[in-house]
Amino acid sequence: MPRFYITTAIDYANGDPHIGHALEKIGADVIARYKRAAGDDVHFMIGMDEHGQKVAQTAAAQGADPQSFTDGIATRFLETWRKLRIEYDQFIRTTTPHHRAGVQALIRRIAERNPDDFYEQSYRGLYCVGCEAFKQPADVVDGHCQLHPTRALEEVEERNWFFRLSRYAPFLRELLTEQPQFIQPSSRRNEILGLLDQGLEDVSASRSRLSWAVPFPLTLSTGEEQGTYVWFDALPNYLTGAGFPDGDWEWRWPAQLHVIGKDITRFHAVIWPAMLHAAGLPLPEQVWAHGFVQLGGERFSKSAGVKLDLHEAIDRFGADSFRYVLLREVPFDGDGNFSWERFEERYTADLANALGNLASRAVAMVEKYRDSIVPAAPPADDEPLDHADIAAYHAAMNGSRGWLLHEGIIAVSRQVSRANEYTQAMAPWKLAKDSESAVALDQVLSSLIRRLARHAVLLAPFMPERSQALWEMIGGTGLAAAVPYSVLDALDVSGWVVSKGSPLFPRPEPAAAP
RNA sequence: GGCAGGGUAGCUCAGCUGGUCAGAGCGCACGACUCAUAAUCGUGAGGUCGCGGGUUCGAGCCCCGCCCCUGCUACCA
Repeated sequence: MPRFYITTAIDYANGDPHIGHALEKIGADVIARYKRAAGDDVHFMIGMDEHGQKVAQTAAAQGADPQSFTDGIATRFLETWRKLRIEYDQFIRTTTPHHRAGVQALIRRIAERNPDDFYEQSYRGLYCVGCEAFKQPADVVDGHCQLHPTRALEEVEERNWFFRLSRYAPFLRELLTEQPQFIQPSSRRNEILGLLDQGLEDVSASRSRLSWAVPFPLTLSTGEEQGTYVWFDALPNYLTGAGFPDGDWEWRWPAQLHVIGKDITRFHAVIWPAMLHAAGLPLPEQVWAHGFVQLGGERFSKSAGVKLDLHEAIDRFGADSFRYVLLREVPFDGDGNFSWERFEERYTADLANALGNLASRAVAMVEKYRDSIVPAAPPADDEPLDHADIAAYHAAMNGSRGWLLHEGIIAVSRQVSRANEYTQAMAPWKLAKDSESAVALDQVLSSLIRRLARHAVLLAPFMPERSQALWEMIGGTGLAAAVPYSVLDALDVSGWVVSKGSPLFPRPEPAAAP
């Protein structure tokens, strides 16, 4: 059984989850569910990045200690993921003792294998006391930090541990050249290649004044002990999550897929593989950078006030509908737009009118014309077209051409449309009026239920709960998500007992007049 | 500034190595049907394929110039 270890980025614990976090988790969850259904031994890990000065400050501003503050944030993330039906196998937090020990073990391992990779150097920069952080020239306006215009910036020099990233440029170039799938989509890979063309600079591995961090395991020549800087703390979560350095972590590692946002591509495609290579550890098989959700045509931004309440969106039509619409509107290899209007249009057209009504009319006819029992009959003439779309679905979902989840949805949509066209063309309500057409009617009803069964199975990764409801409505037993894809082309639904119940996807209430 | 990717019907976008490539879905209008969640099915609407040149028998698709948008251009997770 192939192992499939999939991760998302760990989320920074200085604020509540928003729709951007949700896109990534939902996408990864769909991939994980698909791989489980395909028979892989899936391990799906998500988590929280909880160290750093920003967290410490936010906690302090609320009069809390960092740990209890991040405990609260983690609780709210977990609550959100539960609500969104994110079926993770592991939730990692960087403040746990095992992760902290793992980070230190990784750093020591690099220092042992490549003693020159960590070196001491002075770092000079403009330090903002308000932010408790160094500022880059681009962040400085009129000699002040943008966030603290009344405070003076101080020229500060400190001694840090640096990681010799620059020496891994040839290794990285070879990696991206010989294994182009390592970082995808290709637009992101091109950016990294461009970055390598510019030459790599070494990066900080430790920082002074970093109170809320993993203690850096090497002591400076001055005797000072520092905190581990973000790259060496956060990125290794994928490795420590597999168990490193204890036990049989090598059984899980390397990961097959890191799903991340395009804003952190560089860290995953440059620093992370360099770190692993320096430590003599296997590299993950692929990093996939998804795009961003634009809201109403504008980039998501708290400061600009452009946001959409995540829980309100989930509650609008339910978690499954939100998952479906979000992944349908935002291509998983790029940016996409999302708005309330768009949400409602897509929900109404795809789910309520097309799929929901198809199920409703098909089940109603089986109840009315055949006492709720699905008759046995050979497939309809146009069902082979569905098989072609099922193949297209798998091609989009299995990662062979990238993780084009939106194309998976579209491939199912085509099947749903075809089923509605078929219904209209065959007019089973007319066949029902003529007893001589009994065989033809059997075939139509059987075909419709068989198609719906396929829709339920194929949509299960996207809409686990509603797909199951559809499955049970048409008389399926067990779990739709557990049906092997290999039997889909020849599914036998004869004898299934349908039961209509309430609408799968109720049409939206007419907007209340203001 | 440099590098990369884009600008195609109201909206979201397909259009591979140039010759049914002027398309799909949604929205809209009209018609059909009545099994169904007033859902569905059919038909139509006529968009200078960013602008200006050029190559070619023929160009959204190739070349040149210009305009506009987006991403990257390293210590923010």
